[in-house]
Amino acid sequence: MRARPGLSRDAVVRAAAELLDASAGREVTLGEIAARLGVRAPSLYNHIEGQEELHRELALFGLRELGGRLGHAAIGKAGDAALLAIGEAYRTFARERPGLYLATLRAPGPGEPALQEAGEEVIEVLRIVLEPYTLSDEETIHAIRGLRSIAHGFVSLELGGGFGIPLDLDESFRRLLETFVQGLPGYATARPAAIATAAG
Amino acid sequence: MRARPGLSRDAVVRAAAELLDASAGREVTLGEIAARLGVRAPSLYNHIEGQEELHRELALFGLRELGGRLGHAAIGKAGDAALLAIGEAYRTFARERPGLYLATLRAPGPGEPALQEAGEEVIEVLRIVLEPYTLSDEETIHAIRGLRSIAHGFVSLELGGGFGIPLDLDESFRRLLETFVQGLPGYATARPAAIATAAG
DNA sequence: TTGCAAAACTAATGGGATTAGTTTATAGTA
DNA sequence: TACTATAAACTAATCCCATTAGTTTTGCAA
Repeated sequence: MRARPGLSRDAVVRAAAELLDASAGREVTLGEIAARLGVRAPSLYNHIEGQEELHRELALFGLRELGGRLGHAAIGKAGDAALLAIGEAYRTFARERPGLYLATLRAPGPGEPALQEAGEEVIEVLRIVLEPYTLSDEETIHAIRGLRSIAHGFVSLELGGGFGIPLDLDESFRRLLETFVQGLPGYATARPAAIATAAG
Repeated sequence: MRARPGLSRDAVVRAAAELLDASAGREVTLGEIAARLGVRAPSLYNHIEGQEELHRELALFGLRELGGRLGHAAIGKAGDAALLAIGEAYRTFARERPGLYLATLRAPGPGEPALQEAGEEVIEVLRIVLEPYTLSDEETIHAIRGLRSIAHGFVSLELGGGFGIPLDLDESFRRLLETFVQGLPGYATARPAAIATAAG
């Protein structure tokens, strides 16, 4: 009973993401997305319900891509090396797909389980890589928050043009990450040191 | 020769900032700003040239407020204590004035010297507070970038609802800041250690 | 072939930013 | 006190964009 394959939700989302990447943070209109797909704006509504759903789908698409890249970056690595690799992969993703990256920042609502799950997937990669540091559950959460803050903060300022001075950004980021991972054992100091030592 | 005092550019900017703060990251229309000021939307054009200028003025207003707060937080403090106080003041500002804070992130263009200056003012506070760490000029820039990334990244994720788990955010932020300031001496390792030691 | 349902189209609606042109109110002056 | 110049406000109109309504087209399946 199906007819006219034509477009698909996925094609619309991908086109929107590409336009966003190319538009340097500016908004992208439905008309522009439609034009790129060789179609009129109202036709998009056959595949998406509206801007809100489009943004949700973009976030989902971006988070899955990000999660995949972070997981891939940590393959065959452990400890500090894995964390540094993940940090670099995070920044590379944001630089390669700036519009899609910004779309991933949309926090998932209660009625968006797929989005929540995709976000969890990203967090899970971090959790695994943090395991060797033998942090408690709460300490791990603090550490994940720190890692996310560093990575997001740096790339957000970088993409926004917030770093005006012409000094090597790669090194700034690397130093920041290294400072964090070197301080990571400090995240465990909440426990009595004796126990931590005894377990090691 | 002046007539009808009425509104002022400043009043428009302040009204816009208050509405932004209350609107949880949503956009605010000129109609809403006008309504709060008891006026019709086109009347705003007697005081601002349009949205673009409004956003520039918001950024300027916010950056000056932020710079003032950071400077104030560091009065009578030095070293780690000053950095921690500045970090807390940064986050407090973002939480108290979320809409205005987001407006400050607009990077200044070449034709916006006032905005550049206000941004420099913020950076200058950080530069002064980093002085005791005896970093080179370049190392200081890396350190400032790190500090800004941490502060912005954390509050950005916090404001965006990106931290879903109900675990004390204050502690997460404090730990992150402490980890950074503890690692700050490491920013000087580019120089031969002997010289750094001899100077101390 | 032919029918039907999906998908595309045109036309229309509504909201927001902005502009044009008009009216009103006040500060300074006669 | 009355006048006038001018800033500031208003209404009406325009343009762009998202979205909806209603119509036409197209391709698979019977």
